[in-house]
Amino acid sequence: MTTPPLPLPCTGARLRRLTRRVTVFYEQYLRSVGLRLTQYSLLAHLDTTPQSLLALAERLEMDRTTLTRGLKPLVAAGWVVQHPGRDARQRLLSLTPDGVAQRARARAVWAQAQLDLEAAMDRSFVAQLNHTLDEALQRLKPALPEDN
Amino acid sequence: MTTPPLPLPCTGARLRRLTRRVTVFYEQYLRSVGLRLTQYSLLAHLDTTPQSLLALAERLEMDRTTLTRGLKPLVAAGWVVQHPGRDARQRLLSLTPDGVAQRARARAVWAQAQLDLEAAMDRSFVAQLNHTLDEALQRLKPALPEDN
DNA sequence: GTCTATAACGTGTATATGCACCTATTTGAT
DNA sequence: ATCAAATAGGTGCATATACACGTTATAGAC
Repeated sequence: MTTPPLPLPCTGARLRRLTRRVTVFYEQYLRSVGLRLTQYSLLAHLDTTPQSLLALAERLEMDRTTLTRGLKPLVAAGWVVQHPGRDARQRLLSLTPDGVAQRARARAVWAQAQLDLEAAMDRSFVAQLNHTLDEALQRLKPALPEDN
Repeated sequence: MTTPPLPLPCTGARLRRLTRRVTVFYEQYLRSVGLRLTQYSLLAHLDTTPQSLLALAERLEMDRTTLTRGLKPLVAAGWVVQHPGRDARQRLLSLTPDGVAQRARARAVWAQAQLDLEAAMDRSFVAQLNHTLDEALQRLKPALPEDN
């Protein structure tokens, strides 16, 4: 009774579909530390060294405003703090000691998820997938709107 | 003391990152017909022949509840209608005449976006990317929770 | 030193996503 | 025919995502 998924000519739909499923896969693991995949990604890119919102957004290639909201649960959990910088417009972000501990816990769980993903999909295939995704992003960049 | 936050070899983060950017690319075009990429995908998978929510969810490999909400704007716009089926539990979905017309308009715009994407990233590379994404999904499926 | 253009953020709005939980209907065993 | 199990679907909740618009503060021109 299950209709096989249609072969999509749309690269965007393909990406969204795979991303949905892969996210579900990782989050099966990350649930044990109370994190979503994006939240883990934020923690992994934060440190005790303060860093501005915009700088973080650029490193993650995420929209600034997505970050503003995505950080809220992490701040509420006491893992991240925001302080004003010399430039009073900036909100410098850094990990608290609890945040460092949570990042360490999360890293271990993430590592197991990544290992299991590579076991399920074949290690060399995942390496090739990673490379293809990076290459795609590089090729796409010139066609994207300037992120001002 | 603190580990420098280097980009991690996380396949999930890579996928989410590329998906974000590719979605932005497509939606630059789809804005002209008032559609998001996911909404276009829904329209493209609907027809005048009625189809149950669950059947559509399986074809798109989307969560059932995501679809419930994603269809609302399309229904509100008068492009999609829901009728009860012989099985009174089902909500059969089909396109209205306006929906068929909108789908046609959207297809033309999408096709231009896809062409431009292939021009920007190289046609053969996009073909390889599409294949890799499909292959990844196939390999991942056995490791995913049963979608009951 | 003032004034304005720019830069760094936040908020409002609309959709996207999936899990937990709930309701209504149908099926299947007795 | 009856009732429990299974099925189709919805709702509450918590993020994820990005664009338009507004606010505050710094920087550059004069």
